[in-house]
Amino acid sequence: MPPYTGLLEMPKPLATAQPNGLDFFAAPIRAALAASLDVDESLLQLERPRQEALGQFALPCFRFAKAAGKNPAELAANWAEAFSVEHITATAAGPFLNFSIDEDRLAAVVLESALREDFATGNEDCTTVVEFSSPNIAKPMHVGHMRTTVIGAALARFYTRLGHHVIKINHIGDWGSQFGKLVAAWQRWGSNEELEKAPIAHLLALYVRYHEAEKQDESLPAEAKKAFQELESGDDNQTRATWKKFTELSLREFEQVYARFGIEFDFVRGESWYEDKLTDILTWLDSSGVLKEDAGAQIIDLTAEGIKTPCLVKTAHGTTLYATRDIAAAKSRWEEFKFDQMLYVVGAEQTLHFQQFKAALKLCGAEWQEKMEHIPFGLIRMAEGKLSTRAGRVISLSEVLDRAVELAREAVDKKNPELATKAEVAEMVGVGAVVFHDLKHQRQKDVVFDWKEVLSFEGDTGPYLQYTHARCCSILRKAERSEPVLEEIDPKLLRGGKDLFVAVGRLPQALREAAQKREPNTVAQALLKIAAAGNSYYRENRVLGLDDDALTDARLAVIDMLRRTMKLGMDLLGVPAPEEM
RNA sequence: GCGCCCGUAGCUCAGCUGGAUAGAGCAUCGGACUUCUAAUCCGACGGUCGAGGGUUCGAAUCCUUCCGGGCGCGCCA
Repeated sequence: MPPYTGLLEMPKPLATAQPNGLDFFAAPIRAALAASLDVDESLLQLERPRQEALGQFALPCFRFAKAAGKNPAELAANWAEAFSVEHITATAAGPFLNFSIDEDRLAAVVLESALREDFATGNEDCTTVVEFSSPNIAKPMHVGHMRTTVIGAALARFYTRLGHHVIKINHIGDWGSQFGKLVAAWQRWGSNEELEKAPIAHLLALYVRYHEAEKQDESLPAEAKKAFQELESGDDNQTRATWKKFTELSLREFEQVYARFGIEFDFVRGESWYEDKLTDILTWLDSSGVLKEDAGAQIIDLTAEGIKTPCLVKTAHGTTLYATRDIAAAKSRWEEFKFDQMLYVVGAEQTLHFQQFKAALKLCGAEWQEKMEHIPFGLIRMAEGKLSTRAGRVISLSEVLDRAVELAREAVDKKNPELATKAEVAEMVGVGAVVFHDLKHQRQKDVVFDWKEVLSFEGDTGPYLQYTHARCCSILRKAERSEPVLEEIDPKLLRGGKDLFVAVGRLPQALREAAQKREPNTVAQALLKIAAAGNSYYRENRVLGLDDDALTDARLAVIDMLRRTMKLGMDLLGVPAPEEM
């Protein structure tokens, strides 16, 4: 495993985060406008101009013009005339009022704030529970699990950075009638030897075999049902011991994947963890008067909440269901953590399920259900159709990572044959490519899994970000100069980097937006812009080998800012940041 | 049938709590390595934002209908 410790090094937010980056300028602009125009500051939503050349902030004047019965262009012109804030120029462009920050001032402020520990932090003091990843035991994690894992982990880091107390929960699928099937299959065809060798592969084979045999052999479903009932009985029987062994072996395999992603959970709790709470939950539901019997099963009617499909909490043969366990888990977590929000990073195909069990909780008078939010994401599909474990149409997650690392290794061999740490770097580049590919898209959209796309290392990709970071590290390594004193840098020497300063300066805003929308791609896109501006910058502005020490120091500071910002952004996303590649 | 999501350049996608000539990457074509990593940079080509209607000073963005694709709809999870 590579020495990937980036996430652990991430600076903790300070208690009093100050506005930094471009936020530093937004407040005075709004204050000045509000004061001179006598309008409420909340009405002054500063936008981003169409083109960067127009300025860093924009205010469309239409609605003010309408309210005042004036021509918007005239209004903008008047306001531009009256606007006076040091270092900021207001220009009317038709009906728009654009604000441009003096290049030197912008550079100095962004440089200073991006080098501070509290850059892009927050002090939102609240408790956020994030449930994500949640694979099923006895099945390999496939590319479908990648999205919940990678998106959930990124969101958790965002909230941590913004000051939340974050609780990461891996809700392992280790309970349900499917394990009755698995145990039944194990009793018939299981091999201890195979299990030791490759636990999940063997269990998967048993599962697939079960589903094939089930078509011919009618006694099989009964065996499976009996096995699950034995599991739920709570007795320490052979079935339970078998199931426990499956769980442990599976978790051990999952841990390897999480280690590669650099992910740790606060709680790895299977559905079975809530098992002893299920009886109480059913009693609670019953006492709330929401339970109804229907064809032998216990259901909660949700038509009052506008949901036609009822929520099933107990089957006709007495076993609990997914919804029962999710209700139990939610209630248990509420009592344990008193969260301000609980996010479920689960595929969009389960939208109805979440609506159902939230509605069920609401009917029971559990007000706190409003704090629960399903964060859906689009499906990953193969060109041939939906991924299916049963049909064998899956690509395991480790296979994807291995393939990516293999290709990364070829690239490293070719591009940097002298590198001493090729294997480690290849691991980071491969994993980074896969992770970033997932995070750069809007999470709601379905994605068709395309090897060529995922394994691309050029253009808007993870390795592009990594390359930018590595280049900075390389320049700083070769500089052989003591760290410049920030206060001594003449802002004039920072000229030529405005695009970069603007891009970096927008990161705090991007992080806040990403957290609010629960959308990692906002940070991913912002980081791509920073990398692009950075690559142009050091292409145009040579740092080393200059005659001018002051200029070298100034540019070194810029490179250091770029390096740190890239590292911060990549840490937030979970993209490893090698120092050489 | 009902419900949810998606439809932007040849391909993959940004942009979506309405705002100014719709942006990237890939692919194609052209240019840049005697100097800090060419996994890069600079440029060209490329779009009736699925279609119609509506709201609005202004719509890729909001509403609505239709078309196309995906997902879901009680004893699986």
